[in-house]
Amino acid sequence: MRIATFNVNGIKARAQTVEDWLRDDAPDIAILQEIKSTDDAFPREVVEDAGYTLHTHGQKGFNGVAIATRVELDDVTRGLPGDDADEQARYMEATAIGNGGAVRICGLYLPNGNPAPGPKYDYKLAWMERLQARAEALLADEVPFLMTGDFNVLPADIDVARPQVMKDDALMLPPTRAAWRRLTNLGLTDAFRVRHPGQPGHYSFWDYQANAFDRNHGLRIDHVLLSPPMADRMTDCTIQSNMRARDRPSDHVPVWVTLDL
DNA sequence: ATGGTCGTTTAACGA
Repeated sequence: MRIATFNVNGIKARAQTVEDWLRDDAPDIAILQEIKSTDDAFPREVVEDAGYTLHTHGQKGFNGVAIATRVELDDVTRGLPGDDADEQARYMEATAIGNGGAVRICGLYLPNGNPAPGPKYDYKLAWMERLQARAEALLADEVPFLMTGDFNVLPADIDVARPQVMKDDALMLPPTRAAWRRLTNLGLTDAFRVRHPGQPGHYSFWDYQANAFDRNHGLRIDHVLLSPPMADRMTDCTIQSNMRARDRPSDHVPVWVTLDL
């Protein structure tokens, strides 16, 4: 089973890119973030014409997540538990059944949190606490799962081209990294980093400004976290960085994980 | 130190 996460930065602007990507690279399941669209306004044909079923959790103008799948999914849910007043569309779950068993797939667009400190940063840290609570609940229920998407977290200095420039940024401030460690310390595996230990220069995002991609001034902020039984079944994890060199690219590129399922 | 670029939606705001 091949699963890809992709922050598309606006599905209307990325419609052709996403359709071509699904046709050419054919993930079993694609986890999309920042669709920046309501459910009604999502150009469904770009996904459905490529042979995928679409599940959306949209919002007007900002945020918004979706799952496109060519395998059957059960029990699709929307929203991250823990705050009924939270109206931002950032989280979905669905269960996929493979030959080797089921996996609960958690797709997420974690708040950016800038500027920090401030209310947006407080919201980010509270959101991370809720995500940890969700991971704890899945572990307690012994549900094999993965959490994937745009985490807006730089786990370590190796994940950023210029750590000094970013030192006061919400993506890498100490409380952000502490929350990431509390989450991963539950026993979750950072799929890309465990497959590519100690290798700098691998990023999933490059700013549109200042020729960041050409200079490889990037950030590794799109992640796949695996619960223990899924970590045992992971056979590959790659970043599709050549997507950033296409015409009219998203500022993020897909991250792929292959599971023996 | 500032502005540099995109997308959504139309004057900012978010990233």
